[in-house]
Amino acid sequence: MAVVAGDRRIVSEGTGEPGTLSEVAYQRLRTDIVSGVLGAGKPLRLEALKQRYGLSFSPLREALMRLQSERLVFSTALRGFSVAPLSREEMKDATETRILIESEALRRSMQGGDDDWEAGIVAAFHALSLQAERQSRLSGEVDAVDMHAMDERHYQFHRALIAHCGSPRLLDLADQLYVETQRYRLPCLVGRVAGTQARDVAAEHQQIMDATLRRSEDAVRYLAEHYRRTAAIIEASTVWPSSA
Amino acid sequence: MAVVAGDRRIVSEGTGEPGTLSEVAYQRLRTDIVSGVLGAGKPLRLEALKQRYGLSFSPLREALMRLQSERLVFSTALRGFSVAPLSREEMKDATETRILIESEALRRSMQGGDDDWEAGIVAAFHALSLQAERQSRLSGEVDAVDMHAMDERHYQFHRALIAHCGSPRLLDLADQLYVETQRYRLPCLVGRVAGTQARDVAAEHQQIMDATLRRSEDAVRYLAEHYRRTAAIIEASTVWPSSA
DNA sequence: CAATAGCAAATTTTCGAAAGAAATCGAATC
DNA sequence: GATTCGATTTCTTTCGAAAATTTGCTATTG
Repeated sequence: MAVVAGDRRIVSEGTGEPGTLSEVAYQRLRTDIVSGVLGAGKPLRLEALKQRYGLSFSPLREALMRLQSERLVFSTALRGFSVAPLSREEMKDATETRILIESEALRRSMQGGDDDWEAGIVAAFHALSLQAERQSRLSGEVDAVDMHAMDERHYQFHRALIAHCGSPRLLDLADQLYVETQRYRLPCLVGRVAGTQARDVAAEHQQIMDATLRRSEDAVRYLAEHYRRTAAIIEASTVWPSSA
Repeated sequence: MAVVAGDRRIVSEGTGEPGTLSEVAYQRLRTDIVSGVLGAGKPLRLEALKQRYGLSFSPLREALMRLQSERLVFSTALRGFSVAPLSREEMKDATETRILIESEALRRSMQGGDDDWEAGIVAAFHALSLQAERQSRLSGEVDAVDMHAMDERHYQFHRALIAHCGSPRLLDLADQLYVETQRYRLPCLVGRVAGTQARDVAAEHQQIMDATLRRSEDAVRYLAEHYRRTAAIIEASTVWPSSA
C-alpha cells in the first residue's frame, strides 16, 4: 500500500490503458480542444491546466508537445502554449488533405480488400445506421452523449473503408486529419435539431459503401464529394473569427 | 549575473534560435537518430541521454514525445523509449507516402506557380549542381560534412519544387517524410566513393525541373521515378535487420 | 529440474520548487 | 504628452529528488 502525498498511484485501479499521466493529459486536453471546451486561440496557462486536470507540469507539457505536432496546439519558444486557432483556410486545407490521403487509402483497400475487410465495412455501416435512426426518432435535441456516440460510429465507418490499405502511415494520417476536422464539425453540430439536415447523410454513406464493395473508382469520387459537402456546410454555418 | 548551480543559463549566448533546451534536445536527438549514431531499435535510457547531452529529464522527455509522433522514436507506456526500427516495409511505406504527398504538392505548385517560385527552383538547382560537381571532382572519399551539405541542397531543391502548393500541411508532411527517408538514405551513402553512382542523379533533377517549368504532368512522373529509383538502390545496398 | 514467489536493482515517471524570460506597470526624463 | 528605463509581477522552463513500476535475480517449492 502506497503512502503517498496527495493521491499519486498511477495505474492502480481500472483496466483502462492510460498507464501514464502524460497519456491522460493528452487524452483530456485533446478532447477538450476538439469539443471546443477550450476555445480556439485561447492561451493555455500551465498553472490553470494544472488546476483543471489535477496534474503537474511535466505530464502536461509532454501532452502539449505532442498536441503541437498534431496541429491542435500552437506554441512559441518562451511564450507558452495556446489552442490552435480555427480558420476557413485551415479547414479547407485539412479537408483537401484528408481527401488526398483517404482516396489513396481507399483505392489500395479496394485493390487488396478481402472478405473480412468487406464484413467490417458492412458491420460499421449497420452500426452507424442504427445510431442515426435512433437519433432521428429523438425529435428533441440530441445531447452531447448521443453526439459523441454518433461521431464514434461515423469514425469507425470511414476507418473500415480504408482499413485494408496496408499503410500504417496513411492510417495514422487519416486518424489525425479526422481529429483535426472534428474540431470544425462538432461545434457546428451542437444545438442542431435531429433530422433537420437538408442532406441525406445516410444515403451518401450507402452510396460510398456500395461503390466500394463493387470496387468501383466511383467510391473515391463519392467519398470526396461527401467530405467537400460537409466542409461547405460547416463553412456556411460557422461564425468565423474576425479576419479570414 | 546568475548565481546558478551547474550551468543553467538558457538563451545566454549566440543568436541561434533554440531558445529552449527542449528544442535543443529535439534537434540533437533527431540528428543522431537520422545519422545513425543512435542505432535503430536501440533503447534510449534516460540516464544515458541525460549524460550524453548534458540535459535533464524534462526537456529530454518532451523531445522524445515529439520524436515519437514523428515516427523516429518508439515507446511503450512504462517501459521507456527506443529508436524506431528500420525495415524494408517502413521504407517502402515512407517512400510511397512521400510520392503521394509531393505529387499533389507539385501539381498544385505548377498550377499557381509564379515567377518567384520558378526562380527559387532554378536557384536551388544551380546550388545543388555546384555542390554535386565539386563533390565529383573530389575523387577521394567524401566526408560527413560534404555529405551533409549535399543533403541540405538536395532538400532545398525538392522543397523549392513544391514550395508554391499553398498547403501548410502538405509542406509539413513532405518535410517529415524527408527526414524519415533520410534515415535510410544517409547510412547507405556513407563510405561511397564519389562518382561511383551508376545513375545520373543530376540528369534526373534536370529532367524534373524542366518538366516542372514546362508545367507538364511528366514532372510528377519523373519525380516519382526519382524517388522509387532511390528506394530500390537503398533496398539493394542495405543490410536489413534479421527478419523482414 | 521446472516453476514461481519474493526481494533487490534499475528505470521510468511524476512532483514541487527554483531559476530564467517575458509582460506589466509606473516613474522619471525628454 | 509621449517615451524609455527599470523594477515588479507573471509565466514558462528546468532541475533534482521522490514515487511508482518494471526487470532481473535468488531461493524455495512442487
